[in-house]
Amino acid sequence: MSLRDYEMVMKSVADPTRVRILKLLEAGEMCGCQIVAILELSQSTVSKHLFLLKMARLVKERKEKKWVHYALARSGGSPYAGKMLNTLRGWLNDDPVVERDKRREALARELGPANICERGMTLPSRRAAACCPAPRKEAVGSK
Amino acid sequence: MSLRDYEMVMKSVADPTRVRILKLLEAGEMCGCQIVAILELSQSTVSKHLFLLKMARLVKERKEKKWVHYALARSGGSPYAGKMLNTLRGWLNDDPVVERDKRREALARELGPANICERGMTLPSRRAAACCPAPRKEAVGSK
DNA sequence: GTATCATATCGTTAACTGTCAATGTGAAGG
DNA sequence: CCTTCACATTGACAGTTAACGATATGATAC
Repeated sequence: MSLRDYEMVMKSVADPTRVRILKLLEAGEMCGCQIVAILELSQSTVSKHLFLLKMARLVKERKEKKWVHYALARSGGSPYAGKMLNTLRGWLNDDPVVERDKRREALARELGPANICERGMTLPSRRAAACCPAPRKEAVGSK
Repeated sequence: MSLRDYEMVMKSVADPTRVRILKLLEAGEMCGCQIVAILELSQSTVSKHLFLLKMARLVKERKEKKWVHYALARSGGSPYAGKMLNTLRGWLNDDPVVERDKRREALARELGPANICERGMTLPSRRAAACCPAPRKEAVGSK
């Protein structure tokens, strides 16, 4: 809880990619492969960011089966981390990038880690999901 | 109030030198030469940091005579800036560097801009001030 | 006007940071 | 035991950033 802690936390939340990750985790824990799929960054890049977030005690990890699940360090982190996590909840929710991530996140949560890893840490290109059934161009009244 | 604003504010407060400046300004406005004298950084370096702080709307400036006085943008700044300024007030107050700066700040405020500029933007080396009168090595009982 | 002086800007250098591809690691599953 | 697979680590490269000295700017004071 010195200037060192302070700096780690603030540098963490000052980086756009790390904020995107934090905003994803606001909806609950998530495994590494899901984050890679949503952000569309290389696995090594995401891994490094997660490492820095752990160092700053903004996120914590939980290993289960062959996945590592990351979650916000809602408590038990440094005072700086806790305060910033709370503050962030109210910020950037209408940012275009964050909104897009949230949309992809919904998809990723439906699929679950297993399916996403099978696909090589990617999400289905688009439309999919259960909300928009059969958006096809074919005859509409044919039922 | 987009991610651009957010990033400017957060990157500003994540930098140690800029935090030191913000902590100085918590006690009230201060001119550029005083900040240079306290931080013991080059004038150009301090000027650049002040520029970035202005861009992030964390500080505002007021010109008077031949000096520019900088102050926290307590209100009217971005929501991010306002929130972080408030939060910072409670943080880092026991940090060694910040404490040292505060001590030098007291000295700088006593002297005022004019005296500091005459000295080439430096503070008297030490002891000075009114708290420790005549710390000389000469005969003590000579009066 | 001209000089002076506080601050701003420029140009350079060194250090840091984010990204990726490639490779390492360690545990689960065969 | 040997694979496989999710994640971690390494090394290289590009872009960014903080620091400085030198110089420009622009307002005040003569």
